[in-house]
Amino acid sequence: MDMVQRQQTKKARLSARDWADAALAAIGEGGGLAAVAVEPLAARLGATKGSFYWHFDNREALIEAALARWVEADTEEIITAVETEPDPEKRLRILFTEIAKPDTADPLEVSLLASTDHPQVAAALRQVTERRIGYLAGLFTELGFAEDEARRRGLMAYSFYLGHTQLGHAVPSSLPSREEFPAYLEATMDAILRRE
Amino acid sequence: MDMVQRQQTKKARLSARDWADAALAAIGEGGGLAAVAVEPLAARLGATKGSFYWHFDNREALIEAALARWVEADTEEIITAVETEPDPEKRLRILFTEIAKPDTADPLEVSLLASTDHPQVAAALRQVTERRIGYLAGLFTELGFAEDEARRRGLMAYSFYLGHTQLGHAVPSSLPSREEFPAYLEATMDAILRRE
DNA sequence: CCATGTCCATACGCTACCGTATGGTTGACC
DNA sequence: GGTCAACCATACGGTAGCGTATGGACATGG
Repeated sequence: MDMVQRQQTKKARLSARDWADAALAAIGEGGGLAAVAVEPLAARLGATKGSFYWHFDNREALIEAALARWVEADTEEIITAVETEPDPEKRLRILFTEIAKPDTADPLEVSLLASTDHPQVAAALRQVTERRIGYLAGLFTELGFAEDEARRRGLMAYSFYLGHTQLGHAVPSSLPSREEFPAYLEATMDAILRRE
Repeated sequence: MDMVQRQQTKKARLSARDWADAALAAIGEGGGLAAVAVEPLAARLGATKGSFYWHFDNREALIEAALARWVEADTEEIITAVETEPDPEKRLRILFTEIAKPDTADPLEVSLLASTDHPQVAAALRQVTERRIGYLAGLFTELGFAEDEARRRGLMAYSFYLGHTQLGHAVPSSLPSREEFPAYLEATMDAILRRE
């Protein structure tokens, strides 16, 4: 009986990636960067610090690894997924509906945005943010906007998205209900896409 | 000589408000809610825990007091200030230019937005957010928009503002330069104020 | 001038976490 | 089936912060 449980909780040896993923998960579940604490993570993984300090030099190294993983996975994934759609306006629409719809706010990102004092976090955010805004700006140029106007619109769109997720995370009651949501989204898209 | 220094660092007895203000300052300077730590704050105030635990029951009570102070001061101040202007569109313009202009991001607010896991913080944010969005929606009704359209626009405007401050705090390099800024602001206002 | 309430410093124990030291398992390969 | 390296547990010392206990300092009114 003990063996059965043991088998379920099958503790395979851990990889550095396992630790990084656990760290990201912990950040997302609240507590922010402070949640990246070796001993709690070890407990969560059913291991001890002994394992951790074999894979990493210290806590800082774990943070760095986790952030690298986040930068890699999070943004590019979405972009390549949306790239299947040829029409740029539809791509924008997909992005907005998929990303801004209710209960989609990613707490991980919100937490990271608040940890700017940490240099590694700041660097990661710079990367991701520039990439996303750049991509959005690209969409608007595809839509026929001039260079700088496209950049403005991309920035507007991204700012709106950021604020939206913040609201969804902090004060979800302030956002439109599920029924009102399509109209809200439509109005927003119109505002951002309008030409003169 | 010792007495002279003593006089400069004039340590008047501390009030509960002093502690609350120090707490808010600490949050704003980075570290977020975690920066509300009794012993560091004591050091900063040139006092010891002895003082603190006379004025407050515990750390939680300090957080509550600080948040109450923030809710009170931060939002109403701006609103009443802007209320001197009669024209609602100009009021909106003032709000945006004053609040969204470069290097104005309030780190305090950003930090609080990231500490939603703390119930007191969540409550404070609810209050402030609802108040602000409500005020913005009121502006749009004054501008002649229908009830729900006004709410939508208020929400759009506030989301944009939130995202903008986030960017200003986390990746300031992504925002328009000081020269480009007026054009950017104009474009944004146009987008939000546009009628059909 | 001394007594009382207000305000604060010092010293203490407690917990959570970091990082190190050291020895024990486990599996692959000879 | 023994050996070596990869992997991990346990035990330790160190630090930062919370909260408590206790004894002043200091002013004010009696």
